[in-house]
Amino acid sequence: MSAPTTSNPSTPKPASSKPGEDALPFRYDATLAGEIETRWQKHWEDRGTFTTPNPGQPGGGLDSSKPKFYCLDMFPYPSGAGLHVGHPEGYTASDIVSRFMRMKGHNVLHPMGWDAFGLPAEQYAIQTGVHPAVTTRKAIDNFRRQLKRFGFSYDWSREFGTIDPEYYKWTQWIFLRMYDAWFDPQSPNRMGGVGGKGRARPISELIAELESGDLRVGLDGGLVHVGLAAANPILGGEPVGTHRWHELDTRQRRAVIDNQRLAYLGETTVNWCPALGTVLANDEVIDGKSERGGHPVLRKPLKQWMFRITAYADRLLADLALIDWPESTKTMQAEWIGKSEGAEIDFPVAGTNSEVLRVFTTRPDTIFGATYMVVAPEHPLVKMALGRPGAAADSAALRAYVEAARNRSEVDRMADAKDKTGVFTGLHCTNPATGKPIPVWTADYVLMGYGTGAIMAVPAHDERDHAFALKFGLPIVEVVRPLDAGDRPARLSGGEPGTRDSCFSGDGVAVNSRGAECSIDGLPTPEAKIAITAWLEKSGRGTRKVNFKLRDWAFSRQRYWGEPFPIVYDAAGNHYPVSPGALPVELPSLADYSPVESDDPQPLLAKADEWVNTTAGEAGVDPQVLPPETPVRRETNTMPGSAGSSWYFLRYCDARNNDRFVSHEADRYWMLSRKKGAGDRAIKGSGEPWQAGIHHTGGVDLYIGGSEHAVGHLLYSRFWQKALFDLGEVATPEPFGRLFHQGMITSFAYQRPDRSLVPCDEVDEPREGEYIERGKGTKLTQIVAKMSKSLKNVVNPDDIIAQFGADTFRLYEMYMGPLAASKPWNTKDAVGIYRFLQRAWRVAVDEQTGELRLAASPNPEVEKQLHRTAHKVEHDTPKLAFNTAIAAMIEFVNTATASGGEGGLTREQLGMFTLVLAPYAPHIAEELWHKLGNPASLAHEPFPRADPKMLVDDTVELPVQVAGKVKARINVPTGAGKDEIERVAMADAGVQAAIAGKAVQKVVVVPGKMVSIVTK
RNA sequence: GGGCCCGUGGCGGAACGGCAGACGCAGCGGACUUAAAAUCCGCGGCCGGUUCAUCCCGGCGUGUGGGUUCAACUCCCACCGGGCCCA
Repeated sequence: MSAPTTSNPSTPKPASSKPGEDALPFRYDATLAGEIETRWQKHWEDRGTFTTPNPGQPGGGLDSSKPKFYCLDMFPYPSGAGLHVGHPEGYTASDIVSRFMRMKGHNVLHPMGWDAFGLPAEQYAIQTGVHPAVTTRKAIDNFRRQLKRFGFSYDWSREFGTIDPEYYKWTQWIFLRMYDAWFDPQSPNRMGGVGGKGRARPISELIAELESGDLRVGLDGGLVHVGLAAANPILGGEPVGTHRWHELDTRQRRAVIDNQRLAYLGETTVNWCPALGTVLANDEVIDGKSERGGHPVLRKPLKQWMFRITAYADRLLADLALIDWPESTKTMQAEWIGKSEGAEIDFPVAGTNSEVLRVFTTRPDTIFGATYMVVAPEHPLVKMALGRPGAAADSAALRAYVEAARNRSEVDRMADAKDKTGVFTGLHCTNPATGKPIPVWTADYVLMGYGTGAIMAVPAHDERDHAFALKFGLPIVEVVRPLDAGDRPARLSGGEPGTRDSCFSGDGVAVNSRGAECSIDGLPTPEAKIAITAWLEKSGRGTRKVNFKLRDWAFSRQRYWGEPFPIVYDAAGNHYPVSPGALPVELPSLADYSPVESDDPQPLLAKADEWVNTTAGEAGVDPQVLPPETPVRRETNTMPGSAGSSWYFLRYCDARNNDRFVSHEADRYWMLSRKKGAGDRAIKGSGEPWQAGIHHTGGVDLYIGGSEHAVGHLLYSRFWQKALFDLGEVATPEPFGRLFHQGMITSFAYQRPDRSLVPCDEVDEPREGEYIERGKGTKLTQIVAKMSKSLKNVVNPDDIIAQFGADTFRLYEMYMGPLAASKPWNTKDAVGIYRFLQRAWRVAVDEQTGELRLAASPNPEVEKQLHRTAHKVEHDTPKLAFNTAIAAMIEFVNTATASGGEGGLTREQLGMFTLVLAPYAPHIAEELWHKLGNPASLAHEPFPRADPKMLVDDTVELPVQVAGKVKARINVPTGAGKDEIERVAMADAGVQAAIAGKAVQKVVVVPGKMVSIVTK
């Protein structure tokens, strides 16, 4: 264990380590740090220091008297480029907390694995023919190697990747569970209170209810609850126009059931790029062309697997109140769910028997101002209009408009909202409130996917309707008057004299709202809404309706590198599940991965002919469901990346289980915890079921990851968790109890005066703080930007570790600032931490001999600060306030260094400090702990308790303010009362001088803080 | 356009009603050294006064302008600038 005399050329050394330093063979430099670190990493791995047993595991090992702590990092996608410095930020934070909680006596679950299906490996396969699994395994190996070099205390025995068949077997199993479930909006769930109604139930129970007659089938194929229909006075106690289950044939029954599944086959519109042979995401399409290559993109309808996440909209919204997440993220989810309350209203279509145009509006109170209707170009009414053009309609223009709108994405259509386009359909509706006919237009700013795909336009009180009415000369009628407007009618534009440019969309008082059947004139907006909705419901023209912006989750991808669906189709196109016992359905190999050019969307897997065309028996379909010899076609879509990442946190609890996706016992132990004050802290793997009020809603105790997953991953995981909870598969209704987003690690970049950016390696710094472009002499401004290849400001963690060691890296990244803040990486700042660790080492170890150097007796000043440091670190660590905890440790080492002599610390003091430092810089801490003569790792040593007596001084210095300015400082005994403090303050010479000649009006004494003297 | 978050030395940041700038980087001075590196000690918001220098004294300072308070970086209102999300 001596420093090499020549430096390894492949290992950059810090400027401090130059040849000739072998005079100090035990100096803490990058080489020694690296040696210590890799040695301890091997020690932990060999001894299984961080392998955490499960309750009831053969061989035991889990001390079930301890409370549990589940500390999770967001699932990384192992890219070929390896880690960048952003990854270890969150991982270091979670590692510090994990190590800390272990020392605080918890059983800690701290796992790591790989979100490994995805496009990059597939793209690489298309170019090179290398199987994506090969590329992905290589990337995983590299990621694992890099992560291990940081000394993170993961339980690697629980590692898995989403691409492992043993894992995706269960991803497919969960899909089947959802396929075999429906959402019963009437059934109470286990939450109680708000969101206490509605839950997933097995399809078998749906069939039972249909057979019993409790549920019937409505005209639209939906379910009608007999009990509820009876309560509806309009229907008069007998559900009208419904079918009983036994009246339906097999085909109809299948349609009813398939229409209720949580995982169902639905038709959605996709961006199909024929030239690339692939479906593109919305952000990959720019102006109707593919982002890559600029090929034309068509909007095509496609049958895809969908998840009925919308059924859970209310619960996903309500339960946000029960979890400890950043408010900003909760807000984003709430907005994404987008609950709005209003009414659905039927407008009779003129010239038809009973056709109605159904609209959703949040402002039913403005119905008297609805002067025209707008439907989405895809709306069925448009098709009808094209079938029988009215006198006023130009059907050629209508046809052209619909055709043009079809190939525009929703994003485009919403973005162009300012420049309104539209065409009159030739149809009219009757406004049910006024009884007057109003024209029906079509415009692409109305989306088929939202509400009913149709709106009643109220141009006086909606900005977009107003703009549309102005452009096309449609009438504008004021029906809501602002409260401060008095009796004056608003001056409205659209042909009226006294044009004004804006409309009023706020709450006010209803005006001009008097009809034959109903009048709401004079009612304030909230009451007007209630009154008009009551009238609509009573007259059968509409219903109160809650609408959500949230869409069902499209789950099919036309790619190769994803989980295959456990689904086959018969010749008639009916779908059947592969039986759970036949899972996993493994991905077949392809001869080549290049997509087929085609005008019709065609998943890549369709190329695997032999795999696709098989028999029910071969595919593993239950013979009771389909005879084994039946020819079937496998589903050729694959699951999206979000499939594997929506439940991985459950698998970690029991990663090697071959019988279940997670055992009930392991799930209950790691995911279920009692609230404070609800009895026993420890859950001993008992059969205790989750109960609102007693248990925490969420399972993972601390989840750290970036805010970019605020809606996607975090919402999908919550949905799966809730569905599995309803079905009795998991113990908790929420997956993540406490969530924390680390900030982004940015980097400095350099900008020309015209704001264009210059790569970092083309910048010179002739003087401190002055930057010029090399060769050109252009003056540059230093800015902070995301790390990116093009700016050449990417920092590779491997390089930093080679230069300083992993402990320095960990500490520096935590010391940069608050974990939640984004902050710029600055390698030259890292030497501060490097020097701190060197001082800490030097205060304890003789750099010449490697022996401990210890003080014989404690220095009182050092002893006091040691306890204060332990106290500070103990309190800052759970708050993730690592930067201040580290600052306290630096201060302590500085004090110990300054106390000088032969070793600044006694054996006991060094032991205590070593344990305080351990969660942050575990390698150097283990080495010191070992040198102190401890045979075992410190990973499970108790975290030091600060002596409370050491945290208070005998006397405190208090500032004394006169007229708001500090004029003196006084020393008083720590426990001194207000009177005593005031006496001492007033007796102080400096205070007397400051108040001389002034009248003292008031003296404010805050014991322990300060004294404030108010003068006149 | 709406919502949320953030503006503190040359830089990263600390304090979050109670002595603004902890700690670190960069900088300056000193010790050690033939010298340098490393290390150790000290200085360190800005302006001014005083002094060989230290000490000391005065004024101004947390994006801008108001307000609440004995006391505001911290709480409230408006504005300016930056970021994120939704339109």
